[in-house]
Amino acid sequence: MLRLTKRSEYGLMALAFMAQSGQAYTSVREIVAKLRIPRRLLAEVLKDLSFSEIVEAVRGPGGGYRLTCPAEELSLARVVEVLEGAGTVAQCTDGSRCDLSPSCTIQEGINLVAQRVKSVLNDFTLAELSDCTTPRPQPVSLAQGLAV
Amino acid sequence: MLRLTKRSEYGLMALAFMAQSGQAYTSVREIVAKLRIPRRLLAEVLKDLSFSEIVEAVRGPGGGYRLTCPAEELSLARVVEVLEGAGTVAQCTDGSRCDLSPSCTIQEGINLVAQRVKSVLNDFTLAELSDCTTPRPQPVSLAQGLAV
DNA sequence: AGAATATAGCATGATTTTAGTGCTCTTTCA
DNA sequence: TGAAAGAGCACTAAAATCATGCTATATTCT
Repeated sequence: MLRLTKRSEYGLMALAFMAQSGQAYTSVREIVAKLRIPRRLLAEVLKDLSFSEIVEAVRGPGGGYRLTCPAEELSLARVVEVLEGAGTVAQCTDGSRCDLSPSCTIQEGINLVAQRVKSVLNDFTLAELSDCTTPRPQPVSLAQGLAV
Repeated sequence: MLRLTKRSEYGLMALAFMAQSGQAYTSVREIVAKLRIPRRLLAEVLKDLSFSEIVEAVRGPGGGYRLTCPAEELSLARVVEVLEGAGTVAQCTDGSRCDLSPSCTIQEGINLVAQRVKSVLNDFTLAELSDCTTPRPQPVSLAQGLAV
């Protein structure tokens, strides 16, 4: 339906939260407490993000997750691709071929649309995503150099 | 999953097909014969498009559907909105408010993304969609003035 | 008037995706 | 060694999506 899944939404929310926590490790518990999203689901999402090295995990007391790169360098496209796979707009845009390929007259067009949508996601960074909204609760080191 | 539904896909395919048929009315039967998509589903989609006055219907022999406006003036955004409702990217972008609104820190950001995605769809016309792909089977009156 | 073509309307079933959850294991730090 | 925190594992429930059959109504042509 041209919508992100909850996985992506939760993932992005969590990442935005982590972006504000700077270098510190943030536990699932903390995130859940603040954001009020299902814990187990978030845990799964973060595990996937960890596997894809978008975040890094540390176990044990004081552990949790944190970003592996500055929020300015993490595109939504990357996050979304990890959390819901390649191929936006239509399935056939993920490289696989369409079942009705021979009769489909709009394949190329759709691919072009998909490309543009993807570039929207590519140009949008996590920094921008969290910047848009947050009342900037505490000075965040990573967001230092940004225009106000 | 940031994907269009089959309804949208089928709808766009059918519209592209109609765009090539110019002023003539095209029946569901014809479209199905060429495009090999489920008839009943297509019929429903076209009915919706007819209700929204994107196409006009004529019953009886020689009847069918045809575009109510030139393909150059029909944006994908309009079609998609009719076929799968407003609010791309996330549900909360359709004007309704989010369940986790207070805790959601990325609302504004997501809305911005949605806006950009929507403008991609807005800028993409049916004419472009079918132009990208089709080997231009027959000269279509509506497509006359376009660059080659 | 009647036959043929075509859309309109209606309800339902099957499949797929998505969302959500419980419990145990392993790692790490104090 | 105990508490904190992620890792792994399998399943259930709900929602969205896809698909389909049949009948009714409108229109055109003969």
